[in-house]
Amino acid sequence: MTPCVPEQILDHARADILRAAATCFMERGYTETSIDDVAHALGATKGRIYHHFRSKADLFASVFRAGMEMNYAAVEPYRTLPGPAAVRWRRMAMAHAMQMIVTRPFQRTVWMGVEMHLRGATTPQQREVMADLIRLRSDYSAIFREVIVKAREEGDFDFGSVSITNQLMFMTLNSPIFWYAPRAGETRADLEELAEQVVTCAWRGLGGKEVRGQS
Amino acid sequence: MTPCVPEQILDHARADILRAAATCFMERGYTETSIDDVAHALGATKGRIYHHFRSKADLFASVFRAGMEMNYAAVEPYRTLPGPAAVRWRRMAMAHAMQMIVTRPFQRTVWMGVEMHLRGATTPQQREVMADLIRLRSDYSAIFREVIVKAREEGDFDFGSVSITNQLMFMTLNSPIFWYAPRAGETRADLEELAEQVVTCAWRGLGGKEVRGQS
DNA sequence: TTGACAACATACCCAGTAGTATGTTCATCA
DNA sequence: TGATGAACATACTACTGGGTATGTTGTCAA
Repeated sequence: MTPCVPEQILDHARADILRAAATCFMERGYTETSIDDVAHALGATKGRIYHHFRSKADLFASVFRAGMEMNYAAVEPYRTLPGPAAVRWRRMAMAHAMQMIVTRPFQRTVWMGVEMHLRGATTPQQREVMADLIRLRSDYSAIFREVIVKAREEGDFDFGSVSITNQLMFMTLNSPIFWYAPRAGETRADLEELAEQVVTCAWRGLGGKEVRGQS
Repeated sequence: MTPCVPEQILDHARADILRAAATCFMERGYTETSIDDVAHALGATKGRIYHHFRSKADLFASVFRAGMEMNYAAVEPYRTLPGPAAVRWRRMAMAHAMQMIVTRPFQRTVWMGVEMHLRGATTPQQREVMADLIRLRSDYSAIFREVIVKAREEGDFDFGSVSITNQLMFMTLNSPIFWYAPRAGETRADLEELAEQVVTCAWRGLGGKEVRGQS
């Protein structure tokens, strides 16, 4: 029998590191973040991190993946909602925008990952891993793309190029990762109001009809 | 008499370096770009760069400043246009969006600079210089802010929070610096059509009325 | 109680890079 | 024509940071 493998504990140990790493990556960027920085944020040393992750690139990729998986999980409940695609889109967009605010360190890391991949700033074997992650993100993007196309067919949206529109839409929905700053004593409702503004702006960009007070 | 100072030539030498640096910064990011990289892109060595710029940070700041000055110059002709603010906004937004496409390396460097400043990833004395550049950008942002507020007063725009809306608007207008990729045989008209789509999306986000075929 | 192994900490190596100190070349001017 | 300085190139230093090799400690199973 293998000597007791407390999977929960191990996952917990990894999750702690991931959170610290995500924060460091957000605050300092990838290259500017040293493994020692992440370790320091944990009150630990390099050894702890290299025990759970093979390299800095691996750590980064794990943060990326975790961020994307959280997005999938947040949107999943609304994907199969019956009714107009435009309404479905609004729920999904709202969930997405909230994700950008609540899990900001992870989402900024995802963003950095995309930028780095576009720049090809990785070694060949890392590019394979990254390509996988980028696919994960593309698939996620495709989910929204399908919905806005459907909504256009149903006459609720009105826009030109699908690919450009999808880019612009995500740009708006993702934007909180850049300008949102947590305030003391902020409630969930405050955040939802913020997200609401963002979603409304994106909705308009898609050529959605003006409506008031829809959640 | 000072020994012949051919200002044109010197500016030209600096401009060459700035262009190369902007491209390198865009393709690899700030930290990933070594001075040797920039030199190599010029078919030269470090000496050439350190002769014209005191440090890597100084080079970066110069690229940033050049980018912002180009933006000011592009928008300037439309700032004092008579007539509705909404129309004025459209011209300015169009000029801005075109700038994002045409001077992309510089604009991405500007973006990186803002991110770095928000992260505080600079030394104290560099922060002073950077603070100046950030001010330059804030002032530029304020120009647009005034126009959209005016247009709202005139009843042509309709939006909630000014600061958030301005953020979202710039997010959309700036977005080509992330996803635009030059194509072979692309004409000026092609680029303007791209910019047009971006501006229209931003226009809608601002609550502008639907109109067809305005330049 | 003892081996074995997970989960770290410590100490060290080495590649890459910002910055500098020192040539070298060539045009200009007294 | 020689001196001077701009405009670079070359050679070198010092330091940062990723990665590794090795030590240490506590825990669990036999």
